[in-house]
Amino acid sequence: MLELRFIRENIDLVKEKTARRGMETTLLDEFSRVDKQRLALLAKVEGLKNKRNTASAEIAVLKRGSQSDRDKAEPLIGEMRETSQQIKELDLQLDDIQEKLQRIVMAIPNLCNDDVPVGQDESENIEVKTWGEKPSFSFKPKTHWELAEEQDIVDFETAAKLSGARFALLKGFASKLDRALTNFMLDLHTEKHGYTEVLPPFLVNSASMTATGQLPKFEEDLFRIKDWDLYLIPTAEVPVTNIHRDETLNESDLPIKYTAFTPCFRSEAGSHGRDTRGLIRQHQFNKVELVKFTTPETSFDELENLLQDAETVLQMLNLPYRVVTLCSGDLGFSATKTYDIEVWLPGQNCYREISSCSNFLDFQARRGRIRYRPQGQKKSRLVHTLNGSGLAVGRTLLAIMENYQQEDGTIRLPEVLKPYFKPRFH
RNA sequence: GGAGAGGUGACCGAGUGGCUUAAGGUGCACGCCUGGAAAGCGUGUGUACGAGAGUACCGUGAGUUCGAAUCUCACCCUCUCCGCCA
Repeated sequence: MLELRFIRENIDLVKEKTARRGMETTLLDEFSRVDKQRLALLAKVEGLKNKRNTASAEIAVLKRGSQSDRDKAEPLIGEMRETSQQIKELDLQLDDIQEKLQRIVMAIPNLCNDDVPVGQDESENIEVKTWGEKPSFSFKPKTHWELAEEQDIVDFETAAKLSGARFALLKGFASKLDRALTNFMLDLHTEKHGYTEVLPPFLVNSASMTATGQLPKFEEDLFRIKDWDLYLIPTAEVPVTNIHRDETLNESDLPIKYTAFTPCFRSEAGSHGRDTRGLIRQHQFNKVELVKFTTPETSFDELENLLQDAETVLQMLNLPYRVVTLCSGDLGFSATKTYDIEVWLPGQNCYREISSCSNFLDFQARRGRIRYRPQGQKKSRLVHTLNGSGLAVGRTLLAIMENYQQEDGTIRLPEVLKPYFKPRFH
């Protein structure tokens, strides 16, 4: 959420930046109209409340006085009875307008950073670096779903029986590899990169979903629990960022860095027919997430570090990848800048997203009231929040399958995973 | 699910209708003291909206009242005991 006053005073800038994302700006014209209404009504109600408060104090004094003073209070009380009634009616109108304004402000995306390339969709993302050498094969490399079937390590049909399309049942090698990858990533981030490991709830309430920006605009992307104010998390970003909702942190504690393993649940509404084969796009997948709380001064440096922490996982697994900066049209609603890491998939002969690292500035912090107190100052400020995948475990798994495949269809184990894997057991 | 206790500022904690403008403490900031620090002493310290005057905020929402942290109702959460349960 952007600051109300900021939008008011920089309406043209907000419009221009919203347009850069390829979004409609009629919402911002409506903002100006409703905002003016609200301020006018607010002035009116507050005037009446001031009158009531002043009179209440007078009544209090009179009531403590002589009999004649007490009598004098009566007409004043009568007058206030009417004033109170007016206040009640105007407050109702104000609630209505405020709700309207809230809906508008919650639907305005974050401002994209000035170094974000302008573009319409993912085809205009800018490659900033590549790493590693694409493996060469003496045979035609297979897709991971071909390998999965041959080796009998992922069973999509049974998963469809259990749950439906876009679910997978990992078996033997694949399920053990998933678990090994998770442990490897968590150990790396906690032992080498200084993150604190947390294991959060996988169901969160609407207040949490609102703070990080999934609600109210993107409800159709979420799975909701019937008759409960609970949603399945689409990413650990939601519970982990909300750890400090409604809190004031000490500057000396920043940056705060968490890493969390969770399953992620996404409805994938609007992506019918896309990536229907294999493990790429599932309703449920595992992910190790990185989340940071920083001061405003350091958030962009911390974004670079976060990206580096995620890249390290791929480097240690020796998986080739590239990093792209998302263009304005492909940028998420709450983010000001995002790097995607895309891993090389030889079976499909393309790069696919395996991590997304974003700086949200104070956009989420304002929604969630996450502040910190600067050293030596009495006024608190909003923190900046960042997060990134470190990494999406399911996609790492399929990347290993495709990159480490051998001619006979078996899959070699990356060196760094050996301590995490006991291959003699199925 | 049943019974009970509770939810107040960054934190702890007092407060049962109007001098509450939320006591007191901790923490934090500034000053005094000190060679420097600690301790001690003094002063100051919430958030949001608003140009400002001001208004709102004591778990959430409704209600009673001229006036609610305080009274009423509903709900949420935490703790203790009982029941059930991995």
